[in-house]
Amino acid sequence: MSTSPKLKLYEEFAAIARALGNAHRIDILEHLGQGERGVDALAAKVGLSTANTSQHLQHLKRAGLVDSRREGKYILYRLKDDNVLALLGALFDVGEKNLAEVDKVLRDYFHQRDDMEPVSHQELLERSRAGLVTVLDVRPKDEYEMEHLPGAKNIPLEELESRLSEIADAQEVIAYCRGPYCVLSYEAVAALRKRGIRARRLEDGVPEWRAAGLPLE
Amino acid sequence: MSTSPKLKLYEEFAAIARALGNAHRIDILEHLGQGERGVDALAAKVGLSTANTSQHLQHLKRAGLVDSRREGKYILYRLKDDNVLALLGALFDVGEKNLAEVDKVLRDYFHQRDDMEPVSHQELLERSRAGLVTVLDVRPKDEYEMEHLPGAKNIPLEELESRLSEIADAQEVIAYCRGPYCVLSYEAVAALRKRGIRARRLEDGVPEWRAAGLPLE
DNA sequence: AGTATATTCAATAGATCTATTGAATGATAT
DNA sequence: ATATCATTCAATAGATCTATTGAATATACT
Repeated sequence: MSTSPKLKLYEEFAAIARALGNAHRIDILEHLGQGERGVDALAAKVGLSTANTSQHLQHLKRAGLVDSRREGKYILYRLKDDNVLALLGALFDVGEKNLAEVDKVLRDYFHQRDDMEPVSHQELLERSRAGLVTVLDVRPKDEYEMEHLPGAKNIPLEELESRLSEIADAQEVIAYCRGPYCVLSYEAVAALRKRGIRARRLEDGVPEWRAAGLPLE
Repeated sequence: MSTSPKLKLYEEFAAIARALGNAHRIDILEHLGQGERGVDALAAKVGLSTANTSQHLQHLKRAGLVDSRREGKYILYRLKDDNVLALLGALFDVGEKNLAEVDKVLRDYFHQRDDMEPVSHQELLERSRAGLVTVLDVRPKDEYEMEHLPGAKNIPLEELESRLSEIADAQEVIAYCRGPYCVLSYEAVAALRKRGIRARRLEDGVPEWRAAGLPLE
């Protein structure tokens, strides 16, 4: 006797969930959220071998989470659609609210660097329009060039100390990076405050901004 | 060298995803969406042994998806919170939009029984208030008794044929059951139409109705 | 045609997951 | 104190997953 149609569907949904059941694959999805990438470039970003990265990408693709296209000898991967982002967001919500270990890591690492409430999309738009803030993208240059928030200045985190003069006059700095759990903007905000510069973090990153229908450059 | 704090977080999120990576556990969550249950009763609902069901529940509990409390010799399990429902919804969205196999099962089984657009919460409220529809809960009696939509009449699917006279005068019947992939309301609507009764399905079930802030009885 | 680069494939070992079975534990009833 | 019911635990076998390694394939360049 074959399984019921409902269980067939649930097995398909379970396969999607299994594709998210590995920390490296979630990391890969975060990077693809910044824009499409080849396997080799992606492997370098996530610190895995190219073969292993390719395996993970196959898994994500079978699960309907990413798509690919060939461009010459490169195979470029990207997030399938915004539903994938929404799914990650829902997963993160459950983790933040229901798992004590998540709470602990957030408190011990993330909130120790920035325990202020992050800035919402709406607040950033208002303050930016009023010329009250400098929007700072602290991702590596190549990610900034793919896509970034309107009017954002790019100073990759590792260059921040040596380029402080470029934002010394800012009234307030709002920093952002790859997404809600990327550490770059936490470190940036901590470093800027150490130098007496008023700084806060945006609540998320480019993919979430785009999914909210907001403009990008 | 320890893993980065971000990967620690991602490993926790991945553990939640793995808990959803099994069709039986998704089924268990659907049943818990109807109300809290003991292990033995749940095992009967999902067609697994009590020991196996208990193992799955431990897994779901560790992942922060369910909670439990003891009542005498019974341990009652329930969904941790609405975020769990939201996560399942997001997972289902990705499956429906991105997986060809899901589309196929929906077309071959579900839509063959009801290819009409399901009724939204809003439409049901309006039509119910205007006295234009009869709301029909086709779940088993015990699930109806735990919680149901206001004004809903309970005729479990297997009793439908013999109790048709109870809804013969209805202008239109809106049937619902456990959730978007429960087959009961699809079968009910197909059977009612066969008898010349105007019938449609609600788009989801009790848990989604509750999560939308709507009243239950 | 030969070489280099990018990517995937296939085999493998070790880790993890799932269902089963029988035992153990806790609560209730007699 | 004993029996019953409900649930969990522990061990096990088989299946699945993950990272690695070396080979194979596809594209671009010379």
